[in-house]
Amino acid sequence: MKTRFAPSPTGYLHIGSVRTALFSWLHARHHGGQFVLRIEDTDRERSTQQSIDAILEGLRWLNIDWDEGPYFQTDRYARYAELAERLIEEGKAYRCYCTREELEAMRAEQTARGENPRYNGRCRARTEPREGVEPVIRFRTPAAGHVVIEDLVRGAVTYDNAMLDDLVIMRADGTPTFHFGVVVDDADMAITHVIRGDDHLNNTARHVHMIDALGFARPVFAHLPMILGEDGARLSKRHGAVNVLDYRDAGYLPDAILNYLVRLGWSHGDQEIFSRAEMIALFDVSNANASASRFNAEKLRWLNQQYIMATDPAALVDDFTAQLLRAGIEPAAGPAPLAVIAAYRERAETLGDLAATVGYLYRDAVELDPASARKQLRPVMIEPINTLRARLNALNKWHAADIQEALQATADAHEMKFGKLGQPVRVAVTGGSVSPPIDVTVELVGQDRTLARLDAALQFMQVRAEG
RNA sequence: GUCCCCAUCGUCUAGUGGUUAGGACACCGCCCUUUCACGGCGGUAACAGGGGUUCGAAUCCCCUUGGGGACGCCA
Repeated sequence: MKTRFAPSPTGYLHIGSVRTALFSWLHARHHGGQFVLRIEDTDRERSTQQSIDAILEGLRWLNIDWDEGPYFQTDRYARYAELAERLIEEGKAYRCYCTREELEAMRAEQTARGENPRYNGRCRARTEPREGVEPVIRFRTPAAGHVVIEDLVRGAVTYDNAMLDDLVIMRADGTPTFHFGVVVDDADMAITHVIRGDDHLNNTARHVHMIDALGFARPVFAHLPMILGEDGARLSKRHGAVNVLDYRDAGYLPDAILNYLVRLGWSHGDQEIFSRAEMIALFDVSNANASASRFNAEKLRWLNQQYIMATDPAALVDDFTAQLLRAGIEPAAGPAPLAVIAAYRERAETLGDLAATVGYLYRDAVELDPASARKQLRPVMIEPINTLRARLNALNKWHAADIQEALQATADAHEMKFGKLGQPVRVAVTGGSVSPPIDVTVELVGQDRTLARLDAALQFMQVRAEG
């Protein structure tokens, strides 16, 4: 048992590709097989080192590990050329001297006549080279009959050979096309299960013919449905982030991403949360759904929150600290990130969101939300806040329990309900009306800043009282 | 256009001939509560349409419709 992930390095690592990689990887891991990473870089125009790096970085971040590779198709040109020559010798392939312009004109005419655009086989019987044209090599597809693909997800899919034309397997510059590279590599690398997106389902008919012609064993195929955007169109940039590293940068956890993706086209009863070990234990690609699913960012965010809550805060410190830095916050200028995570984790969907909301813990200045300030910082609070300020100022230990005591004593002294005091204090020290329990919040803000902010609030109320 | 694939709440899905069609996200209500969240309880919400097969169809078959994919010297 051996599966593979074979991305072409022509951009970032797409979230949809990650789902394909995940299913392929899980299938191998579940069956105790091998997982191969192969970079399909035969398109020299579009392949970039930067993209290769992004793919490796993404897979490593997600902890999707491979047993072999990465292999590069550009390292294997000699092998493709050798097999292409063999096919020519056996009459299973031929050199085609049609120019790009001619092919373009041919397709235009076919389309104009209402026919399907397809290669017309003009060079099939050609024996002589053509002056000034570097030939490509085309595979001679059987003209009659049909081919049946046994797919683990789709079942048996039948294609009429007459619908297939002779595809190019080697370009004029001697490099292989994708179709030939995949077939040769999957065979040479002993891939037993080809798990890929169903945009390749149609191609598989031609691949199977080549596999047969080369005398290779057919692998088991499993074509996975596409992931669509929220509007049902193919998932792309306009639907939001599709680069998996963008999710890392936004503060998503890799296991949450994997958990979300595994549930797109696969399920195990009513279970929503799957650890890696559970995924591996339960996953089999033959249980994958055949229908496409839409990417729902809301549910991903919910899952990510579940993971943040379930993860030991200590394990999130590094990532969260990086998020603080990214948000322009100096981690040393406030409470320990560990304490912040512990206090805020059940109210953060991503670590990025969390970092963006805790600026008041790390900066001296706090910006009062006008609506909250208008509602909570009214002149009647001047006396209670004054009392509280004095009590907090007197504390020589700065722990939530002591702060709580000071708050309660203040509320009692002014015969107020606790909440009537807590909310104005929250606005004074955070600037807004939302935060963890007030005693914890005040502890995290720190004594100096709390006192300064209470002073600022007092001044704010004083001005209101006078004006 | 041709070929291929797909079709259960808005979304992800369970369901494989007999269920009050279940769960999750989102949404609404209530509870918990020092705010927000978390959590708990409850609610709205689906078998695309039409024909068959069958005692009985979400489940099997056909057609229609809708969606997606492929039709390159891209992958």
